[in-house]
This record gives sequence, C-alpha cells and structure tokens, in this order.
Amino acid sequence: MSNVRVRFAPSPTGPLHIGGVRTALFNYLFAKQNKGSFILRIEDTDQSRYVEGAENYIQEALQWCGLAFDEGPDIGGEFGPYRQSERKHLYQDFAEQLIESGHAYYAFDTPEKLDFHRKDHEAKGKTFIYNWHNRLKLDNSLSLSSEEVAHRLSNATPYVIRFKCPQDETLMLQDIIRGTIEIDSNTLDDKVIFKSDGMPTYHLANIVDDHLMKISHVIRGEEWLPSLPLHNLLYDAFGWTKPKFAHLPLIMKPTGKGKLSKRDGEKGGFPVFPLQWNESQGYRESGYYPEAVVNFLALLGWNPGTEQELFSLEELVQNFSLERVNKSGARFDPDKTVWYNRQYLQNQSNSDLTKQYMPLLQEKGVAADKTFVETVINLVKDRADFVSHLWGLSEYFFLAPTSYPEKAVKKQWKDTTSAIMNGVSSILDSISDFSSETIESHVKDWIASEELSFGKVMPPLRLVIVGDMKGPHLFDIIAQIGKTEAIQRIENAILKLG
RNA sequence: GGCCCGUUCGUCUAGGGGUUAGGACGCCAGGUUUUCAUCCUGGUAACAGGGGUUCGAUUCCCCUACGGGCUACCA
Repeated sequence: MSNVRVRFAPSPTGPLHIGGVRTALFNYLFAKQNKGSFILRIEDTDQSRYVEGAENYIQEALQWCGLAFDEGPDIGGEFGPYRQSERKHLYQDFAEQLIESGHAYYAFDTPEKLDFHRKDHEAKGKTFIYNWHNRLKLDNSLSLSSEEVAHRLSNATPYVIRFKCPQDETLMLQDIIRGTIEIDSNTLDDKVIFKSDGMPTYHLANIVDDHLMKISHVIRGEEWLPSLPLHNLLYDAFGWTKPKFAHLPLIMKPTGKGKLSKRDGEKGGFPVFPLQWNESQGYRESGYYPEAVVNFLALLGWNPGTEQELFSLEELVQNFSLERVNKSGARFDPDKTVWYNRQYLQNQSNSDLTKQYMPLLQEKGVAADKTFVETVINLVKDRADFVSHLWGLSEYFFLAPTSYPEKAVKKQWKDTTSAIMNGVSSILDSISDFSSETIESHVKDWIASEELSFGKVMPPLRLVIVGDMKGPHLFDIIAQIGKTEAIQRIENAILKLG
C-alpha cells in the first residue's frame, strides 16, 4: 500500500464523543500500520455551530489517548491550513468550476419557500426532494433565463450552488467494510454544496480537501454512508480519483434504542466523553487509564479473530485491519469498560500505583510514608478497579475506625467479647517481633490455650481493627498498622461497645 | 413515509455448507479466604421468522419482521 494518508475530520461543535474517539483511533491504527500519515482536519464551515473550546478539547482528547497526528492545525504540515475556515477562499472556485462543467447550478429558492414545500409534501404523506423531477419548476439557473440569472447574480440576490445529480443511472459504490452498494441516482437530491454565506457545505469542503490533501482512505462513521453517492459523483465531476471508503458501524446505547448519547452517560452513570466537558465527567476524570479506553474502544466493532482481548496501542497497530471491522452497530457496555480498566490497573507495579495514589492520600489529609503506602497497595490492590477506589479499600490503614456498622456489631459483639479483646490486646503487647506470621502464631496459640473458638475472636477483632467486616488477611493489617495503633483500636472499641 | 445499512448467548463477539456453535463481560453455583473482595472451577444462555438452492444450511439466495442511519444553506 503506497502512501497511505487518512484524516480525522471532526467539527468543533462540542466535545468529542466516545464514538468520535473510536473513529480517530481506527484512522490512526490504519495509518500507522501502513506507515502512513494521520491528519487532523477541523471542519468548521458552519460558523453558527462553532463552540468555543471544542477544537482545543479535540486535540487534548486525542493527545490523552496517545493518538498523535502527523499534520494538523497548530503543528501544520505540507497540505495546510488544516482548518476549513482558513481555507475558505479555495472552495468557491471549485464550486464554480462545477457550474461551468454543467455539474452544478445556482439556486435562488428562499429557505422559507423550501420549508413550505417540505411541510406541504409531508402533510400529503410525500417527501420533497429537490432533483431532476422538479428542479425546472424551482428557482434556479436551470429554470431561469440566462439574463435573469446574470441579473440576480449582479444585484447580490442570495444564492446557493446545488449539485446536479444525474438521472437514470445506477451507481455502484465501493466500501471496504460493506462491499458494493447499488444506488438508483433518481432517488438522490441536488444537495447544496455552497451556501449563501460564502462557505461550502460539508460535502464540497470535504471532497476538495481530501483531494488536495491527497487522502487515500476515508474512514468515517456509518452516518455518512447516505452521502457516499454524492461524494462519488463529486469526485467524478471533478475528474479526480477517489479515495477508498470505509464506513464504521455506530456505537449504540447500552439499553433502549438509538445511538449512544450524552444523556445515556448521565442516566447510566458512565462517561461518554474522553475528558470532562462542563458538568459531564470524562473517562480521564473518572479514573480510567487511556490505554484501557483505547483498548475497549478498539474491540468495539473490531476484533482480531483470536481470543486476545488485551492490546497495547502498538499491538493494535500491528493487528488492526479494516476488513475485520464489523458491519453492525455495537451496543456500548459500561461493565466491560470497568473490566478493562481493572486489567490495566492490576498490571501496574506497586510502586507505580503508589505514585498514582499518593496525591489522593494528600487530598484526604493523610501524610503517609511511601514505603508504608506501597505495602498497603500490595495488600489491597487486587480488589481495585480504579485508583480512586483505593481509598475506600485502604482507609483503615491510615485512620482508626470511628464507628462500627450496627449490623456487624450486633452479630459479632457478645457479652464476653470485651474480655476476649482485652486478652488479645495483652498478647499483642507481649510480641516483640511484630510481623504478620508471629502475630498470627501467638494469637492462635492463645486462642487454643484459652479454649476459645476462632469465631469468637477473629470476626470481632476484625471489626475493631478495620471498622468493618472486610479487608485482607487480618494479621497482615495488624502488622502493618503496628502494635501501638492496634492496641489503641482495641481499647477504643471496648470503650465504645462495652 | 422514502432511500440505504444491518441481524450468532442479556451484551461484545469467533466461526462458517456437515462443529458438542468457541471466547469475553454480566449473572448464578461451588471451592479458597474463619471477613469482604480478588482468584479458581463449573453453570446459565444464541444462529430473528418463512421460503428456496443443496445429500445437508446458522453459513449461499429471496421475502418478511425487527434494529439502525440518513432524509438541512449541520457536520
């Protein structure tokens, strides 16, 4: 494959959604696998929908995911500029070129008039399509005399330029993922390619830029499939060679109907954006590793054909192929994203996890020694999905319990418990080598010599040390918090529970 | 409504004319842990329906149903 060049071309109308990230990812993977270029192009031809900060968000999101682009706004490249608003001057000539060659025409119909036609048709149960069957009855340079057209053009009557779709043709479209698609050109409408505000629509700008930027493969969402015929026709009208197309399946809601939206995240309590946007949490802020996000996104709609599920970005580059992308939409599964994050967390070294956890401890006002924290991490990490969960899992290593769940107290704290705990306390006090193993053997020996049952000692002991019926091996915890603290906690509990 | 795309366990998916239809998430059960979780083992559960083609279809074709997308001077 020679000179692969692909682009990710988002519109800065808001935050990049997880589906957009996946489109970017697949473009990136394909480019890197083929030693090609991954280009970022900002499609901001609709000034009215421009959202402050959105472009910046897109760049930051890609960066967070590790998807570095080779050409784009700010970093530039051989085929810049990479914002369509900065390429504005280019498009009109191309649109007029199409008029000269008879592939397009001026149209003067007002939006109100068109809207009326649409509503009128809808009321009659029909669909208004602006094309071969009615274009001569409408207000355009095909129906009007050339004098009238010239007159309107010279007196600045607002106009758009429409593409003239051919009649009675069967279009054969090629898609890498879907194969051949057959379309009757009579069902197509004469799309506006150049707006009255002097800007091109998506269709024109997209084709012109893809051509000028020598894009070899267009990998985009399935929502673009319906405009593939137009795009093919546009390339043919210009006499340009087409890139190859691949339309990716959509990402659907976890439950219910339709594609994944911002509201689904709010409802289901999971992020749909890579980074935070206003009040919407992002994957980053929710504590996901970017590697995990990339991994689960890649496996949503694509699979390697093996049973491997964990892939680094590099491995994805090695293994990815457009041919193995699925045709049907994939329901988004928040549970699986958590599972992926767990895998990446469990693969972190204790020392790395400690580094990630320290800031959180500081936030909690805990000043703990790094070595101490690393030991704690080692004890509790295997029950964590997120670094942020570590606090709930290890709080009692740093802070003595201040209360005990009523249910557990009722079940574990009997009349004799205070006396037993006192006994444990003195045993602990007598141990000089305060290691987990030594404590365990001393306590067990004592239980045996007192002819007590484990059930009378261990569960209440856990309750006083941890403050709950949870956590790793109890003697590990006691050894870690130390003799003084352990005895103190026992005394506290006796005082509180009687 | 019109046009287009799609349809294997609840979900993500493998597979492909003859398979006990495989894996993962979730869920359930057992084991381990005298706790909780992890972990281990096992289990649950699928080829949308109807016609063809064929010795044989989940696999190929057609129809229906269902799902999805598009139908803007938005991308």
